[in-house]
Amino acid sequence: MDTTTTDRALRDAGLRATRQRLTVLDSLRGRPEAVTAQELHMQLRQAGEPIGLTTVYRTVTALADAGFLDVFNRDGEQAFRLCGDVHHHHLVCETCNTVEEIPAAEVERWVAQVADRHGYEVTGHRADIFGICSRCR
Amino acid sequence: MDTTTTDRALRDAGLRATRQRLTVLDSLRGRPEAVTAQELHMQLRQAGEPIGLTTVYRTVTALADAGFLDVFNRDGEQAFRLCGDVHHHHLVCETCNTVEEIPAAEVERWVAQVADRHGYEVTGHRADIFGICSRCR
DNA sequence: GTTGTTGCAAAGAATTTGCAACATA
DNA sequence: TATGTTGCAAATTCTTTGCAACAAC
Repeated sequence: MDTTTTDRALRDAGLRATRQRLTVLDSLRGRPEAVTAQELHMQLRQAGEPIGLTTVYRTVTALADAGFLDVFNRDGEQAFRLCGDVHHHHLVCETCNTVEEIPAAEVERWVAQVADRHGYEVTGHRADIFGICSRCR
Repeated sequence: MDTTTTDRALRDAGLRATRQRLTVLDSLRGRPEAVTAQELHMQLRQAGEPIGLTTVYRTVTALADAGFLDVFNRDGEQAFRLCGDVHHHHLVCETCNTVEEIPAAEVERWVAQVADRHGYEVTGHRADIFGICSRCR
């Protein structure tokens, strides 16, 4: 894996490149599904990585704040997933928790239009589609 | 207020029309902002309504399941709001928590299209816009 | 009368915080 | 070396459950 790039990205975000953070990022890399802090901690521990639950919480929060992770909500629990750096929307499989990123100019246009019509200053938006993916059907 | 209609609606949903449920529905009626179970409980108590926190939790959950309430997420906390019975989307003010319902045929079309393209069977979707309303700006 | 509902107290689960030891830059 | 980070244990906060009294139908 590309440790150098990751290192760099972390420092650019004002975060030190600690073993724990690199481990978390590495574990998240290439995974299509969103995971909770608890799940991630358990998996890392089982994989022999020494890392505290507190650290996992702090790490995913910091990474999400820095824009590395998308945050989803699974029955009131936060689930995280590595995300692209350009704005996008999601197609979430409710069976396997896999998330596909989908760009959506249509939605952006709709957002601007509606906000304008109602006199809102937009701070953000989300448009997610939930369903069952072809593999799970 | 229209107690008869409310009574009827509850029974149609298979729920008994108890004083507590009517109180919660009445309190929610006409409120533009989403409230958490804790907030609702506190407010009702302060208004002199005898109702337990447990009951408020059970009530909003039941009402949401029955489709009377929309559920929002405020930092991992669930917030509820009375909602219309046809599908719609939301324009949420992050300052005063006010929620405006907005119908959106454009979004429905987009959802169907994307899901189809990816081989998903749609089970749901949400498209919410966050911002600062004109009054709060 | 039967069955669903309430509410308290207690349990449970997710997440945060204090703080001393430690690692990174 | 200076400062950000870690991790444990404890504390917080949101939410759910057990169960006996109670209210709706």
